[in-house]
Amino acid sequence: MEELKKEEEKSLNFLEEIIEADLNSGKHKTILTRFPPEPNGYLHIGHSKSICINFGLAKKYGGKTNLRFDDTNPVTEDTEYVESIKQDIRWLGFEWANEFYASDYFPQLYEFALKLIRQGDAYVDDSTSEEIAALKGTPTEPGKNSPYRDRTPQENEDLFVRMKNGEFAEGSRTLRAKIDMASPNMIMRDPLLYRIKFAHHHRTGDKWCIYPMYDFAHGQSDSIEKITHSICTLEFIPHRELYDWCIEKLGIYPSKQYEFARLNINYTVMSKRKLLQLVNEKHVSGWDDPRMPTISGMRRRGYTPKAIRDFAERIGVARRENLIDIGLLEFFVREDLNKTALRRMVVFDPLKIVITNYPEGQTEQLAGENNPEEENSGTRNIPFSREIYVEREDYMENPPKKFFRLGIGKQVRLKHAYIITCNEAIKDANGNVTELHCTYIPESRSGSDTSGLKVQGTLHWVNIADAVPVKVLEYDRLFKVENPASEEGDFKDYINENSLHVIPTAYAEPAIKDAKADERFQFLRKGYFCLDTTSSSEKLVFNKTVGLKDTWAKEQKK
RNA sequence: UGCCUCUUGGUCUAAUGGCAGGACAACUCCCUUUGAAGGAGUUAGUCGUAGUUCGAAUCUACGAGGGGCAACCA
Repeated sequence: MEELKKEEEKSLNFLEEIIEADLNSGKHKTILTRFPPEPNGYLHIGHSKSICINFGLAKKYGGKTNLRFDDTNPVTEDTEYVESIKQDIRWLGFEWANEFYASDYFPQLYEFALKLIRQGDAYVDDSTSEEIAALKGTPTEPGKNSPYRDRTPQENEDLFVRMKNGEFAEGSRTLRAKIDMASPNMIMRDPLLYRIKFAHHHRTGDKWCIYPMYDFAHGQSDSIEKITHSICTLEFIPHRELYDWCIEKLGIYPSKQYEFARLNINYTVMSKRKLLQLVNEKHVSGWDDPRMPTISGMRRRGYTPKAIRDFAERIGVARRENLIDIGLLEFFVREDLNKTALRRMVVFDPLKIVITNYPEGQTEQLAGENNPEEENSGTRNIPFSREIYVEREDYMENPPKKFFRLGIGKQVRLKHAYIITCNEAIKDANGNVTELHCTYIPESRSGSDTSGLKVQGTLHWVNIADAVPVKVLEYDRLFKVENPASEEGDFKDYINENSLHVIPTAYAEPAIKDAKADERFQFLRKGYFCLDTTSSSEKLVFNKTVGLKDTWAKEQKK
């Protein structure tokens, strides 16, 4: 046992191995990571993997993590996104050491550019974007030098200063690194460092009309902050050569970049561009639509930070492409909610039961535990009387063998109440069952059952007289295929148009009236629910977070 | 017909030249006043070929397959 535990502790992911090696060799005394979102959209579950890795690693090894907004493209970025990103990170349970912005470094980055120019490592190119693309070559053919490549450092500096001063039109000139147009790595074929944009920046306003590209901002920002381990996703592997090139030419602190495989989850999409499309084209109600894989969407739906953190921990960190089953995330949501959610009974599709031997006009208060998993969670009162609702699907006229619910002559327990016997089904002119007549066993009351009866089924129910009508929103996967991004054609062709199911009126036990926005509920035999942001005291609205595991539904499919 | 990168049960992920293990899923059984939760168990894997080695998931070579790279995006 002891050995087994040791064995588990020894198992490190590749980033932990690198960090432990760096710490053991004395390369670093402590580590500093960073989470570098671009404020051009809301964070999604993929980002939460990155957040858990960056903050988690720092926490594990006694280091720190900076939050740095990668705000080098004023056209797409906005302060609204900055605020949502900060809220989401805190909600996940992490706190950053410093809040920085790449735009804080614009003056320094500008000096870095001048240094490269003076060293002969960068030049101003007057080519149009089409001309640059044409000379770039292809993955299998080398590119060709730009006709402006051999300008003198003096000429380049003069031109670059004038670019900064706004003397040239947007798009008319760029600053490029002078590396190698024949490099097998396309990124190294004289990459663009700066472009002219007369756009308003969310922080620097109109101060700058040149903006650094990602490759000339990110690594240097890491270096300025003395980030020890700069962790990013696989698509930046080819950029690492340029990352190192810039640091070397500039002679600045050598931050190191390491790459891991981004998170993919089936039946959804995981790119801000695609999520933005879903929002803009009204396929969803917004970034925080409960069907969205955004952190704000999952929060609204009722997912918990712990569930997401446990999920991130369990999926691990590696360099293999992956497509994780959404069921795994749901497992962690259930696991957390099972321990914390308050139990309530709610009937979605009511069928009236008259308990014919229960005195008319009598009501008794039964006690129901708030959470059987939590000793000190207390109880709530549940009224019981002659007329109640049960779930329509819990009655069958011709039940199959293993149907442990209601049918003529069958007995079931009403949760927290009595065992009843179903005697008669009342039908309307069309043959639809309108109500059931049952009798109860007085000595079978929950907690003081002396009937000696054993029943196989237990049903949830509500007392009709004080049932509270509530609205319930149920969600299904947003897409009909496992990996919409990899399908032929537009990913939007695969949207599941039945992903939202509205139950305008469900009937809840009276205790539901005390529901608070931050509380999580388990509606017995239904699933986990929480109040939606659109809920009001006049009309309670619940989101279904995730259903309970349903062995019966599985049995029926066979 | 370039360069980079990856390949372990259905899905993720361990193994660091020495017994292929865990989680989810699936299945069976037990338990049950939630067909939930819980408990016990079962099924199932190293992309291929050759080599190195006493011994290869791990090292080497070749091959196959997946992903990425030609935005004044990050």
